Amino acid sequence: MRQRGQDALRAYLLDAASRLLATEGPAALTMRRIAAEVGCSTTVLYTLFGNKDGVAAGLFREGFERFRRRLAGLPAGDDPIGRVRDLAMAYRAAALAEPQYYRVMFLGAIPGYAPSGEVLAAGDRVFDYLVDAARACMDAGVYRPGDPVAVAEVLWAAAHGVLSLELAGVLPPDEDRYRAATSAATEWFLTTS
Amino acid sequence: MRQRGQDALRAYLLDAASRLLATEGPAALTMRRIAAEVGCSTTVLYTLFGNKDGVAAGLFREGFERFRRRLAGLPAGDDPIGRVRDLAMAYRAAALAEPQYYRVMFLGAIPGYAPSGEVLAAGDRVFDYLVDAARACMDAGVYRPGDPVAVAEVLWAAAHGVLSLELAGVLPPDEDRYRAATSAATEWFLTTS
DNA sequence: TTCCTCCTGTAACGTTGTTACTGATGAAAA
DNA sequence: TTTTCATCAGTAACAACGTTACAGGAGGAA
Repeated sequence: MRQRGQDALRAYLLDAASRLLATEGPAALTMRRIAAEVGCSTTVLYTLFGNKDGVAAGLFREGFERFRRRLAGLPAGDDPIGRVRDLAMAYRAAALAEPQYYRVMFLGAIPGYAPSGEVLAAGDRVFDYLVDAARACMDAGVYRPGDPVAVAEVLWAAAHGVLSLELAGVLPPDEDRYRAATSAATEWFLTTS
Repeated sequence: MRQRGQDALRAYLLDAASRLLATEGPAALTMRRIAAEVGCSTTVLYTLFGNKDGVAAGLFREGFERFRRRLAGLPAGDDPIGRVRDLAMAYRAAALAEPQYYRVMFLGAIPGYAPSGEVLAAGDRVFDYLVDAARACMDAGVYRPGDPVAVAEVLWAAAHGVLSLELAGVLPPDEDRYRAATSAATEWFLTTS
């Protein structure tokens, strides 16, 4: 009973933090600010999340879950290489749809917060979509045999590299550049026909 | 005369900040900490650099200069595509040699600091090495005709994507992965022979 | 109704970036 | 050489941050 109320309150606070993150960016994510957003004291945050890292971990999990849902919504066709391409484009769409979450998860936007191994494991579930797609390409003989995890890492790095520079403001957004970078990685592992 | 002393002091302070950055990471880059490192008050930092962003900008410029020197030290052979590969490997070596600087410049390691356009222009001088190499490949007919800047951006994103994930601790360092990612990008623009 | 446990708000501590004020220092003028 | 004056460094403070000790209150259990 007590637990139910705690869980609801925790979700409510995380939602406020999430809204704050989306509207004002990571800089507004202060304990006092989140507490003020829902009209309570900071003590509540500390009893429910331990410390700021706990709040950050909650946002991490939420971000990964949103990311995962977007990737899971992709229709799974019968073309293995097409699925890799679809995943790559969905990755970009997901990142641009909620850039603040992407910043938190992959650009270290919350100062001083380093996700624990347990939190990072939640990200692996998202990463697995890519690994499975790479493995399917190998099984179909489209990709050279090898470690699908290693392939997925290269694909991921290509996508993240472009998005990272774009979200950091170093490069202006350009879908063609993203397509070139991910295509290069996607086709690198093709069996030389 | 007064100016000379100021410049020397500014370099001295930046050197202390740089040492602090290398040994204890960006979290130790506090105005009080830098001042204590050289045994002066924080006021000196504010008269010389304006505010913390000024110190960060100084470190930015220093980091770019070190980066540039490493890339400039590469022997320029007569093989244009070989030079692109060499630049890619030198980029990794430079990033791993001074990871804290790479974090500051490309991973936003100093909380709240966003480099101004003028500071980013210093980075363009480093980026130009890559653009020139891409243009040389086009001129030699090794690369398809096109915008060498766009090509360089893709190459850069590939390199940065891997290094970014490695330095963030998301992926363990692996030179083969880096080589695969950059090779994929490097060969993507080859003329289809 | 009483009691006990858990939780919340207040207020504080230490640290951060930043700045107003005061005193010293060093170059320029007499 | 002496005086004047502008400029700069140190002290101490401000607001905001993460965090926590303490006291009071609310809620279920007996």
